[in-house]
Amino acid sequence: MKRELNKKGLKATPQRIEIIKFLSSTKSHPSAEDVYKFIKEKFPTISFATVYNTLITLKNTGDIKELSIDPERKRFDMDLTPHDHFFCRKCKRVYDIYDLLRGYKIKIEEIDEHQVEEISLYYTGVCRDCKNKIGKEVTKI
Amino acid sequence: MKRELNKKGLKATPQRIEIIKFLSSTKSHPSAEDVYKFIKEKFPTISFATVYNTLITLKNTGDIKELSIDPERKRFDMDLTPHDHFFCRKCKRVYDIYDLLRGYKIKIEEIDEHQVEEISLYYTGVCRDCKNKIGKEVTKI
DNA sequence: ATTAGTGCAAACACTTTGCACGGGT
DNA sequence: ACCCGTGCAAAGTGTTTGCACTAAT
Repeated sequence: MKRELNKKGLKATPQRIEIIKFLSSTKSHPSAEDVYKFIKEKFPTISFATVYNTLITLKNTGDIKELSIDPERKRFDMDLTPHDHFFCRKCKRVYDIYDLLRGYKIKIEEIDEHQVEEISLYYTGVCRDCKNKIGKEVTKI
Repeated sequence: MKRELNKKGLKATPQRIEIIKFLSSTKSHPSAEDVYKFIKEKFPTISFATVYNTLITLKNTGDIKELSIDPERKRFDMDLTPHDHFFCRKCKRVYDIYDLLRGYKIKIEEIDEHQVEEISLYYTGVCRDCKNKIGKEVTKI
């Protein structure tokens, strides 16, 4: 990990390493705040600015992606394999989606003369967990 | 227009009518601030809260859609025909995109057991206008 | 008359920045 | 030794709310 960072001209600070470890281990698509809270557990002196700066840096190196699926905050994803996302408007969780459409989309480099750099397919609704919870609540009445 | 509003139990205030007129006449996918600035021209006493409240109301009645394609702010679209969007990261303009993928997407009501309510396909990159501008700037060097 | 909607201002929440200190190279 | 990165705090930006007044039904 130190090697990869240095190769890109970045310093391998313990804070950065922790952040990268966390991001590559989770599938929760955390917000900056989420990352901050998690790292602060094992690294109580870390500041939000450091987390924020690191996220920007990693975004610029292309090591993480910023998702705008959550209308309330930016979410981050270190899984760079082509996939889409489902956002639950109840619990705010973001799920990975692997589906057939991806095959069509990745070919597009230009549309209506616009230069396409990225394509995001976002599904929004109620996730399987929340769907079930709602069902249980209703039967309680 | 008054009739449609009343039918939904909404009062047809002049402010609302102006906002709806503007939204249905533009393809610019304005932000709340954009709407406010535009309406304020002809309606100097209008407050931002009124614009904001109206946008929420229209979103709840399903008359407008909230786009999360612009990472910096929410954008609104009154064009309810099925279509997608392209976001230019240079000029921040949002363009409508009508393409083939739409046909596949609109059939999906459930994915991975999640209940899908909406599908958004967002393209991001540099639009045709900005692409050309950049080209001109480069040749000036 | 009733009740929703407006306008003003303040509060929020998330994001971004400036700067002095400290640690990685 | 150099300079990037950290930590702290403050500022910025867009979003949301409370409340008294006004207007639409």
